[in-house]
Amino acid sequence: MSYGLAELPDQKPAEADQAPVAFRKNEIIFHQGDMALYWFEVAEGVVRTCHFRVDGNRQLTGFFFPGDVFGIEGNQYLATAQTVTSAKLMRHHSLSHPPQPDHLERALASAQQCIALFGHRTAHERLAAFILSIARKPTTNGCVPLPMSRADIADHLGLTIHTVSRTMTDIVNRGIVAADGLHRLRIIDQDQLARLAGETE
Amino acid sequence: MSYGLAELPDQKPAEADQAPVAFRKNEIIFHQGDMALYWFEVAEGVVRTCHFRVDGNRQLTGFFFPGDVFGIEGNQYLATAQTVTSAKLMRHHSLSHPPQPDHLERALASAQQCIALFGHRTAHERLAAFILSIARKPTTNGCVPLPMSRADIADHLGLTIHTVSRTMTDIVNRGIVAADGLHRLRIIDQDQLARLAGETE
DNA sequence: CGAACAATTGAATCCTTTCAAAGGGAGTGG
DNA sequence: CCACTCCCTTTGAAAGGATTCAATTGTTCG
Repeated sequence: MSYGLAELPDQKPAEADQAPVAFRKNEIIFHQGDMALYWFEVAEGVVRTCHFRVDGNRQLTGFFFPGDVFGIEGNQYLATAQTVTSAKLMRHHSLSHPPQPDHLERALASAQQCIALFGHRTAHERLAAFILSIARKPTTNGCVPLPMSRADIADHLGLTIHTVSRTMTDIVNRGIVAADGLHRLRIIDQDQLARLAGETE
Repeated sequence: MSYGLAELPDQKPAEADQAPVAFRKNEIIFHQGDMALYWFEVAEGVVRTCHFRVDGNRQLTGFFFPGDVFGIEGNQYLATAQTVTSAKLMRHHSLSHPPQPDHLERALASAQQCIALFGHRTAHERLAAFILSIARKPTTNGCVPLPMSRADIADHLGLTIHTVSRTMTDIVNRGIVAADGLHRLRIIDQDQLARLAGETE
């Protein structure tokens, strides 16, 4: 089934490939099933891709931060893309401005990271790995932004919001990270976090 | 760390890209960390890719059947590739014979399928989805080949061999599939299997 | 300020893992 | 060809962890 391409605000075909396109928070960029006419590069803000399953559950197949690339897909989009925050995106025609090897590698890295998350078994491992993966984004300096909801994190890690909440509380209580409101963390003990994520020994 | 490219039997540089290369069972095709000089296409047999983690656990990031493509990676291989059965592989130079869009789509489909598996939460859902994914390979007619070990399946689905074994026994006892030895299944109730996998209703 | 939604927390249940042991197949050597 | 061994698989029982159900607290936004 196909939904037709989502509306793109400030549509200016002539310079669409040069100027970033602005999106509001929680706005849909494209729908699962749409023809993959464009691929995107995040200039500002955060984007998520959701795959909706027939049983009603959704799976978040990725979060995309500034510099990340998404929407590079063969024929039609396999997931719906939405903004997590207000965002500015570079939009490129798939045919007239196909992604360069550099972009493909970035897209590949995102997919590999998603797969790698599931190499982690327990809630602690997955959440720790998730936090570290965001902390390593080039834009992040000191603080770890978590603009997405707990439900988003849960659907990304294959857990429930309850488990995410409990696990988050636990690693805060253990002094591994510090919560700066709901949507920002500071990493206190990097080594311990890496150990939780199963990265060291 | 890099291991150097695995030995390639019957190496004939001149026609290497035309003739399939033969591998024995459980032979290593390339190592995680090697320079990604070649990409491969399965002509006969089955291949698995394993990502080894620092904690000693391994994650099987894919099984590749005839017609499937693997080893298309940016700079160096992110996982080790091994044969599950004896196999014949078409080996292509990454630079002189880069993959065509058709191949990229097949590789992408494999990655997406791996990610999709983890949208399934329970052992029953994952195993059912896994069996269905193999049953839908073009080569499969009626019977579902499971040439890989239970450990391979477990490491692919993020379960233990015990859970895989128990779950397999259960869906056999419930008459959803029939076991024809350890490494072959027949699907008895396709609808029920799809329901288990969360594909319908 | 109030309402609606999001997040946290508690208690009980269910499922998977872990620990332990037995059963079965494939391959080797006698 | 059979017996033996090794390894993979299956199965049992107990423990641990995540989910579910339920309720409270906290946050955001009109």
